[in-house]
Amino acid sequence: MELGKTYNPREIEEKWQKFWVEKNLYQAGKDKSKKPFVIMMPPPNVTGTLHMGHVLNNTLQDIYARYMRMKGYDVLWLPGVDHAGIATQNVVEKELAKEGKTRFDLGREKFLERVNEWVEKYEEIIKFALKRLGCSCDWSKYRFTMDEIMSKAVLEAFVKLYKKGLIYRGKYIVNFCPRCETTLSDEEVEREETNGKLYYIKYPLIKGGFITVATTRPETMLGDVAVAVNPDDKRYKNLVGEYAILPFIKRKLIILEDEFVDPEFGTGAVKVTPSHDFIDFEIAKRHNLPFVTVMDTKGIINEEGGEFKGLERFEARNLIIEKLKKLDLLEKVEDYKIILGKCYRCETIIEPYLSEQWFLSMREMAKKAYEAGEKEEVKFYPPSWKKLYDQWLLNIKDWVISRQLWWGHRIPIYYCKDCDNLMAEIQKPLRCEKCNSQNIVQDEDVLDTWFSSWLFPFSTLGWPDRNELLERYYPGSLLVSAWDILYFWVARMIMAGLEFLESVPFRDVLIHGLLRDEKRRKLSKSLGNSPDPLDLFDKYGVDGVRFSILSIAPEGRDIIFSVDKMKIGRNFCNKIWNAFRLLLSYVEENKVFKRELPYELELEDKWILMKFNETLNRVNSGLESYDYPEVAKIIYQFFWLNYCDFYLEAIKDRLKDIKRKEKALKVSLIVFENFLKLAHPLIPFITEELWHRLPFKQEKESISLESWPCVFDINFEKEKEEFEFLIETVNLIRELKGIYNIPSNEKVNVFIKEKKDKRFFELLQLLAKSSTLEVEPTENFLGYVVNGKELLVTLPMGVNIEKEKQRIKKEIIELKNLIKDLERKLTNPEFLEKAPEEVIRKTEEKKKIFVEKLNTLTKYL
RNA sequence: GGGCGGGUAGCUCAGAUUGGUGAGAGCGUCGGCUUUACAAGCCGAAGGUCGUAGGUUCAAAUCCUGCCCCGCCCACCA
Repeated sequence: MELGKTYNPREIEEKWQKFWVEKNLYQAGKDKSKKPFVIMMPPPNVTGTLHMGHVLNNTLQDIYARYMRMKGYDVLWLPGVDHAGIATQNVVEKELAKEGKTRFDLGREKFLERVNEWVEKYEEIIKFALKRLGCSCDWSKYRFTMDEIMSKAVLEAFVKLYKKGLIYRGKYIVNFCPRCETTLSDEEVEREETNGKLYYIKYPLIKGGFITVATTRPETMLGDVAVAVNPDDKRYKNLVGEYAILPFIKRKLIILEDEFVDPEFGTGAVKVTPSHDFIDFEIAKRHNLPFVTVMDTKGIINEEGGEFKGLERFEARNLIIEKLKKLDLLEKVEDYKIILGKCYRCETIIEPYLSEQWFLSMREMAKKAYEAGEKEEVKFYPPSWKKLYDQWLLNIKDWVISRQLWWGHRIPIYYCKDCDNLMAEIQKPLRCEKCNSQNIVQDEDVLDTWFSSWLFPFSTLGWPDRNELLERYYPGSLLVSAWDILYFWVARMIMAGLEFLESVPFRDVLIHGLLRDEKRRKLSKSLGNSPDPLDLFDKYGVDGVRFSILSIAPEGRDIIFSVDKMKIGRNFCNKIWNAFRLLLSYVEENKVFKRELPYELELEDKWILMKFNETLNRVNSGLESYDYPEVAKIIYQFFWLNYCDFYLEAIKDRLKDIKRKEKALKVSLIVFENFLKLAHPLIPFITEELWHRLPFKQEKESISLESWPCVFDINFEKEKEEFEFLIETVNLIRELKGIYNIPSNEKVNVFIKEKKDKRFFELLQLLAKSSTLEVEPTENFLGYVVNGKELLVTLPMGVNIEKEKQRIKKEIIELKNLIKDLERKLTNPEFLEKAPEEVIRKTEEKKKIFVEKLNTLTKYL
């Protein structure tokens, strides 16, 4: 393949993506002598395609998978997809709605067939996208949360917890989504402040007069069973024990006292609706009040609602208000900010609803998970996220695990129709253990999706079977997750690990932010601000997108995303591509180099090797501390600023010289190869491609199987300094040329008052374009100080040297001020007494440098 | 109501753990380059009272306190 001027990733990506997958390159367990390293993939939902958040998440995982593999670990990165109960059921129901059908038209079995069709399609779409992203997963171990292996674990977990007494059934008030017609856990409800109204309603008293209650949801009044006031509220003392009459329904409502009521709010009197409000539910239990449910699962008023029966909840609200007005029972209406709970899957306003559900008792498990955090058995990066984790665990409530859905793991509870016996079994019992009846039915509900995902770290490995996989790869090592599922998933996985296998499922939790658009809104399909990653891959290359998103992601915080920023990575890949083209153009065909550094190295060689060592060390520590934006930055700067801008420019003369070419090529290629390895975890495709094209003998079939680079065993500290002086000198000349519009090929002569070897001047000439050494100039020159060394520069004819003198004068004034400041400091007895010796020494040195500089500038002015 | 994160150049962010280098980078802007790898490039310039008011200190972007903005999480004021 010809190397085009511009990097065209498409073909290259396809080639390697296929190669990696087909060769099963990343299958875990190939070499059991290696230490295992396990990365826990947050399984994407089967609901739709991959989005940019997944790209960031999986890129980070891939970086660690590839890095640890190169460091000699046996990496297991098991890919999975989540069945996403509510979400998937919703999308399939939406599809059905287009055909004018509901799931009830199809029936449970047919509906599930339909869902399975969807799943099969989207599973493939997701797998495809992950492969395209370059994820080095072990595809032979792919799992889906509804497949047999994982379902078995779900049932096992349920039965175990049930038999331990942690799972219980009860009639409680829960969050209910009337659109999805299912329960939601507290975590699945998103709260949002909205402009609402506070209605003041007068309830007539039996003994005459009224008591006014305030409510934001008047329709729930149909289910009122009492009115509550604070025991300390003197206003209502005389009414306690009396009765009010509920308008429309004519129910007698007792007026009672409850600590909970805040006398400051509203009228200080609260209507009590036990079936439709969390607090009222508690009050009712305390006072033994009856429960009156006035809505069905769709949010429609039922027969308890009398004349309002059949109305949708908000229609009922409006009608009730209207009628109250007519009856003169509506005292007033105020604007009021209310916090509404919404379904996290469909944004419908949730309804607190009294129903029979299955709960998992969390207290004990949460305590253990909290302790594991305290003992640092699991660590969060950045560590500030631990606070949130703690906060949730310490205030945990029991988990509603039943869902009134069809798509999911059906609850393994069986009822005997004949004797009401209840059995929790993995397989349907043939007979009732009590009455021997065969008339047995399974619970209709399914389990919360998260009840399967929380087992992911071990259910994917075949738990509850004690097998080799589980023995070897549990507990895992690293979890990379966005912060929004810290509660849903991360904390629960830790609890599950401790509960079922007595150890935390992973040591490190790397938390990253959510992607937002420039208006700080979350990227979402419905807002239309969420670009399709596959489109971006086409436009900017997979590596380009991977690299860009890493560079713009601040550690642990949300990321302001814009398509335009994808250029960062694309341009970087292009730069790498072209640097390679340059090198390769000097390599003769079929020439193979040995990976040995030449004995004699030039100044620039020594510098770039030193720079590489420095870069490697920084990349290592960046990766170890999960500072991924820093890693991207270091790699970018090394390659662009050091390797391309200076090193490659510096060896150009040698490359063109037949006699000196070989050594220059060798060093540059060796550094290039090491750079490719360093960058490979971040940008796997281009590095793989170029690595194969390097004129070295490659033992391995992929760069990803190579070992991670180690530092060159060299120490050229002096040469490094020398080269840095050279860079500064070059910068000075470039600056002068820039300011005075001196064409770059015009000569600017530099005289350095210090012996330099020949190569130094060659490089100066090369890098500053045609500036050359002369003997000490006698006229038309100015003095400068670079890195403490004195140089004389003559400017070409035609340059307004007076202007330059003005510029230098300005600098002199600045310098004088600085020196004055330093002097003040150095004559301050307190400073001399209290500041550390090192600081004083440095200050003195600095002053000395400034003074020397000042002298030089003045001397030649 | 409780808690967390943030406010540094036009924009996006480093620097803050451990106070001491003339406050940095990328993008954007402006000016100059057909320089034989790359215009997705090269060279240069301009641009900052480090949110604000105090305090501690010889010395504060950095530590402490108050305040002001912005974002988020949790919470039973109907």
